[in-house]
Amino acid sequence: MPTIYDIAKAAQVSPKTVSRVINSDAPVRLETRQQVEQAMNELGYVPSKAARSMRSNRSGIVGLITGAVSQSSEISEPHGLPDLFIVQGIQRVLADEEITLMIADTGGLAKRIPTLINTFLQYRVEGLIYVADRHQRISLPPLPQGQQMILVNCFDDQGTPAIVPDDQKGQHDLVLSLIKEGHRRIAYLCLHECIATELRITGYRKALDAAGLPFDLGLVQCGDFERCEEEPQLQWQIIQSWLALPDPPTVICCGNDEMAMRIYGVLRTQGMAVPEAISIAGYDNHRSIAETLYPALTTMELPYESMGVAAAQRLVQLIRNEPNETPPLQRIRGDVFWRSSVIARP
Amino acid sequence: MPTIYDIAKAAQVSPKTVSRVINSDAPVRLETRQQVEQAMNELGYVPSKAARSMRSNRSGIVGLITGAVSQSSEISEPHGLPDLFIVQGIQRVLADEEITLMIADTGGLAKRIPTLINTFLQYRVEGLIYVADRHQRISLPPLPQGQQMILVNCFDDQGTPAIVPDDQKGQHDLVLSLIKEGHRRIAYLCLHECIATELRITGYRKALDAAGLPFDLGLVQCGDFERCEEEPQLQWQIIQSWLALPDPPTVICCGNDEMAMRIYGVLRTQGMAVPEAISIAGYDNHRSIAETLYPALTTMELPYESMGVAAAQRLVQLIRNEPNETPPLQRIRGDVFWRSSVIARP
DNA sequence: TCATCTTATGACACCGATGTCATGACACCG
DNA sequence: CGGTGTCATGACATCGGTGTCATAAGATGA
Repeated sequence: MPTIYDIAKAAQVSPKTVSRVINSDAPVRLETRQQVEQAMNELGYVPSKAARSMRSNRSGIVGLITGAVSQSSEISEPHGLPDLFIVQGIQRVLADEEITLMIADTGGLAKRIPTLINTFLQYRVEGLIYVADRHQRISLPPLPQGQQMILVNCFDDQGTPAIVPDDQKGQHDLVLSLIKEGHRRIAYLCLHECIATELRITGYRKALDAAGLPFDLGLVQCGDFERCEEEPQLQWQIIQSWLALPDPPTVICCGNDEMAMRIYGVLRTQGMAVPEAISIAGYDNHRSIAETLYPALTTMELPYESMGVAAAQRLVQLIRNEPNETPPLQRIRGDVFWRSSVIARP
Repeated sequence: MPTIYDIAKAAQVSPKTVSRVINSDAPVRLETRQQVEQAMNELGYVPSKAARSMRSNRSGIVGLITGAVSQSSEISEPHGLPDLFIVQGIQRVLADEEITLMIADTGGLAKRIPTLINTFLQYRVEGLIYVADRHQRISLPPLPQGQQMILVNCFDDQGTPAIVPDDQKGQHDLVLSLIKEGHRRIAYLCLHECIATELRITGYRKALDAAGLPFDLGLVQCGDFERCEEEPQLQWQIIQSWLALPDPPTVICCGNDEMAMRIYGVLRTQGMAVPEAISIAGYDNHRSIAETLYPALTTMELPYESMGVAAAQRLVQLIRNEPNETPPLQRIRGDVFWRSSVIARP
């Protein structure tokens, strides 16, 4: 692989002049420039980032730590929307900024994180992004002085800048949409206990309050049985108990789109049609499920891509030392995606 | 960030001795080593990959080009199994080899590939991996002399080492399993015309041949209507025509698990139970669908993770200049995943 | 006409590691 | 006891670029 010295010799100029042509950071005579460019083309010159970043002290690399890549392989946890979509958003912003993204994977093992961070530090990354697989509180080992970091889909106690989904507003908006379509009795088959669930139940409740509807504790049940064999039966028992009420729900909100998909199956087995017999709403807008299900699923978007974009923008600001008014914890809102699994009620 | 010179000064040794401690490539007196290690800990030393790789001419980086990360964002093509699983397998192997993986994304635009390759060359990657989103023939721009590359899920005319799924064997094995369970009339609702479809139909046919069953052209239909609105109706027409046959199929093989999921919906709408009324099989073993569907889906694995592993191992061999007997095109086999969407026939 | 400024270029050191070679201190052996 | 080999360490050059400063040629102005 040729170096600027080779180019310099071929173009009969000094290495420094070649450098100037590459970076256009000082005037170069047109004729000289052309000679250099010709030499570069002929020899197939590719600058060495290693040499460059060593001298200029700027690597142009941002490191990203996630479990996304290996998430659903061996550990068969209930997998919601793949956090890969977050990476998408990040990637898009950083590509525009000419920053290279290095992705490391925990493989689901938190203890690997320090090693991964160390690898990134060896490359002198200009910033770090930690992406969690679900909205949670975390605690990461301390970083060297001056090392920038952004948390995505999680937050810590140290006030590290963090981007999280606005779960409360999300469920709130979804329920409000259902109410607008005439639903008055809205059941909620939520996920297991976690931060998202807590926030979403609050949102659910506030939406009912705002519409002057009573909050019926019985209509909120955990429908997440970790995919055990009896899950369909257990879920059906809950739904059956709701249907037996004097004033049964007309729509069921599910904790995520995957759960909604399974509920479709349960209802079908029992001969109930969606949405004619009962409407179903999901959460996540996991498109490969929501759009593929038949009928297509009405759901609340978990704005992973927007979160990624926000995180990358924020990090770029930090790297550039731009002033920044945003509070440490930034909540990102999603939209309701209205599809055919919910029908309007008179 | 401290350098070996800082460490050397603190430990009162020469920089070269510090280097020896770091790399343990020459004997160092225990006492000296401890002094150096103490200095490194106190100052928080992290070696610079840039400097190291410049001197040693080995970057320790492999570049991967894919559309995986952004694939399903704007371009809403029929999305099968996410090629991310390939990346998983690659990542796992490379992590063990202490090689850092750099991932670049085409965002679905092939014309970005040369730019991405150039970025990788700037980092002096030791190898390149190109991952396609579906089994296809491709043609990439030429690389500099001596630059190693592996193709995954695709192949070219230049004999570049390539790893592809064994689609023919896959469909063959799936159909053979169905036959073993007593099915004699096996319908195949395949994907649109492509390399995978062609190979799979061959496999389907050979399995029938091997079992001495007749090949009925009418039982093979394209069921992929690109998610247009009329898709369910069109699919139902095909199924209906099969059911009207004097000897109707007892099982339908679908082109992929997503199609199977939609067929579940179509059948449900028509009041047909899976698997009691008719059995369904998928392809891909897209676990977040196959395991979540109710009843869980019998399907043929598209061995993306194994392909990733094979690709990475092959590349490591090439990088290490190890002798290699494998033919350029390597076909990877998957397993049948037997779940409850297919019942045995007497 | 000479001082001053701008343009275009080169010489040289330096970023942070490692490869090569030299050297001093011992141990071992005949 | 001197020659040889091993151990432990340091001096110095080098990888491929860029930052700093110097300098020659030509333009500008008083």
